[in-house]
Amino acid sequence: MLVDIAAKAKEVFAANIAPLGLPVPLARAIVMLGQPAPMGALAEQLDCDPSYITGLADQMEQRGLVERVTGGDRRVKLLALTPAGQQTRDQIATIVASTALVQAKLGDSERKALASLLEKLLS
Amino acid sequence: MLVDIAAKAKEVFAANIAPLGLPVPLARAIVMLGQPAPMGALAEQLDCDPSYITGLADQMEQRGLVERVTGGDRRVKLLALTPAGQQTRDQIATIVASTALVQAKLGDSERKALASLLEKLLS
DNA sequence: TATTGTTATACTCTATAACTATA
DNA sequence: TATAGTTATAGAGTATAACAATA
Repeated sequence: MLVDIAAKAKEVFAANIAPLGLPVPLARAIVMLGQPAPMGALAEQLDCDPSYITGLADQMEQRGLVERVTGGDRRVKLLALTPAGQQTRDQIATIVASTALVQAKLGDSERKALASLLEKLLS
Repeated sequence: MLVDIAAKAKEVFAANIAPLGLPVPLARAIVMLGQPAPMGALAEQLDCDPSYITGLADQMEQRGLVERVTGGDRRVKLLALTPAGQQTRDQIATIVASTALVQAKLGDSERKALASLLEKLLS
């Protein structure tokens, strides 16, 4: 059931952000980039290989949503949202808040109960 | 969180059935085949395209786990577990019962609460 | 003509290994 | 020598479109 629901949640998410013309993995990355972050850190957050981030970053950059900025350690590249990227991130947040499966099907107290169960599962 | 957990659950599942040498999609299909079922019905249960079932069925057949049997309507092919397939299905059930993430992390009443919330999400 | 399954093909997501630049 | 990111490539999982056999 968990797997089914996650698949459905993903599907709902994909359908709702479709108007933005953004593949799901890119949207997930953008959501993570509330603050500029090294590519390696993003790989950890998304639990994927660093090499995969390179591709995501390329696509986001092409779309003008992020920039690679170099800081003190010149090996490290921070991914920072551009204004367009920020705007996209806000749009995603708005869409999710209003259409997510969990919001649609569950009441407030149920959501809290679910959240605490899920936290326990992740611990 | 739901997506993260489903990913982790899948990972745990894959790791635990690894000794059977069975790819996850095949294991999922076998679990569904408690009773012989038309390929189209299986596609619906797994929420995937019928053409994909052909491939799964081929692999399961090669491994000697299912047979394609023809019934009244000769367009329809039922997938039926062989004795080896039945045995594999039992093994999967045993493994899941003893090692699944949900079993490991949650108590009995918590599982029930989670189940009812998930059902609501699927409705 | 509509339905079931098959074939051939292609796409998305993601990892592995070898590499470059910097530390 | 170790670390951050990149490149090229490969693999799993899955869909689409055109097709054959049967109804």
